[in-house]
Amino acid sequence: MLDRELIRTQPEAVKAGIARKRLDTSIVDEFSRVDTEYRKVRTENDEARAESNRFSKSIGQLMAQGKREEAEEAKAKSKALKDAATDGEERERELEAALRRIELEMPNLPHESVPDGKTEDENVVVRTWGEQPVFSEAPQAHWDIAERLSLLDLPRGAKISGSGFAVYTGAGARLQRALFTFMIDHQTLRNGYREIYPPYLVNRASLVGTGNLPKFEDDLYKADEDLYLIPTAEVPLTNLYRDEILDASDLTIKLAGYSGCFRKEAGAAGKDTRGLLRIHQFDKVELVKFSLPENSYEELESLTADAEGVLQALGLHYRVIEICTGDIGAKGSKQYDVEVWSPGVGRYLEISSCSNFEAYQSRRANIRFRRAQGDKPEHVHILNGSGLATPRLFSAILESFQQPDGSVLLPEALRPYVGFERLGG
RNA sequence: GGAGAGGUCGCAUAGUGGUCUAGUGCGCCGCACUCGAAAUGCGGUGAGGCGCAAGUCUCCGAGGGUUCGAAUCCCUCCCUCUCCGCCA
Repeated sequence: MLDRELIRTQPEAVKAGIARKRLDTSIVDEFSRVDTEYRKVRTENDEARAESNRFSKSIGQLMAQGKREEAEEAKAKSKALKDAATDGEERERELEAALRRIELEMPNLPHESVPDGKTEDENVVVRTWGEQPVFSEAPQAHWDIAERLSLLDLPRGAKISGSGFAVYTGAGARLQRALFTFMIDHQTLRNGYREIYPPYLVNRASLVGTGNLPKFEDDLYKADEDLYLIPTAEVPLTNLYRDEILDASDLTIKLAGYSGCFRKEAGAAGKDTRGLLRIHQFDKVELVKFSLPENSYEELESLTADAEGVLQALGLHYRVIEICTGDIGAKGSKQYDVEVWSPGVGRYLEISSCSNFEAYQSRRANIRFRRAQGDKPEHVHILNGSGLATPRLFSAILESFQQPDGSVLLPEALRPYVGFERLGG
């Protein structure tokens, strides 16, 4: 959600921002139309209510003074006003709901520093770390390595759940479990995040708060009337402080949570279907920050660095790209993706997406802070990023550290967690 | 799942149809007293909307209803606590 005052006073600037994202700007005009009407009706109704309240209050006093006749008169007047106001109130509720719908649909604006561009082709590589490992023979893809070493059982995953569900087996399961324990330790012990273990099912209000609803209903698994499986721990972590006013001295709040993640991937059917490239259930350590507005861009840089730190600790080559305005999506103000090199697949794969949402989510979720006693509450800036997602980390490790003898030599940092140094061989 | 109790302004409580524009205590802020502090006294102290402002409207878990008027009465739902049943 954007600041209503901003849309009212600078509609052209809002349109310009939406246009940079290559999204439909007509929603701004729609907002103005409904907002103007809403304020008019609201003011009329407020005045009618005020008048009716005045009569109502006088009734009590007149009764106390024993002026029964005058009281009856006031009663009749008040009722007439009330009846007249009923239509207006219905109209008010309709307009309020319409305004809310528009606000929830209106995209966030890109930060001025975000490079302009139409599609992902215009994203900008801002840095790379490490180098592509060199192999004497063509490196195998992780699905081949995993099958050869019995680390994954994809056919049985398809049998028990359907395509896109992975079963990790034996040493593969052990590695998988080691990965998220290692990452949680890294983010909490080294980078100072507070560990959170969240529920996997959340209510609708939480998904509206982060911006997954109403727009992305199709990608969510729904478990019950008002209960959805989380597509990422971002949802429960961000909503931890929904409808709360935080103390400025507690900011920046840094949370790290491990969770399973569930996504229908409705729009991506048939894409990246092999191995662990795109699956319906995966595991991830998510980082969420609640920041003072003036610090949020600094916090985005360090958040991205915290995500990168995991790859550095494991010695995996990666690059960081800055997402251009046309590819950034509706929610973000600025976004970096961290892409790990997957030598077997032969591509850089997104393993973390770090975003600053500014106040877009905090307005939806009503998360505010107070600078000092007596000050008006302001909306916090909220940021998040994966730190990191395990399937692509799992696959990058297999592919990057495969040995000529067919085994996989695990990075030093991981060995205490896994309990052995080599897969296979 | 069943039975009972309960959800009020940061916390604790009062309020069972009409000065409730929600009282009181604690906490917090300001002022006074003081060399300073404590104690004490006085005043203030929620959020949101509309409005240039004066002001006004909404919010007592959520939503609906009765009434001229609801924290208060009725209905539905949510949550918390106690007991029972079931259960990892």
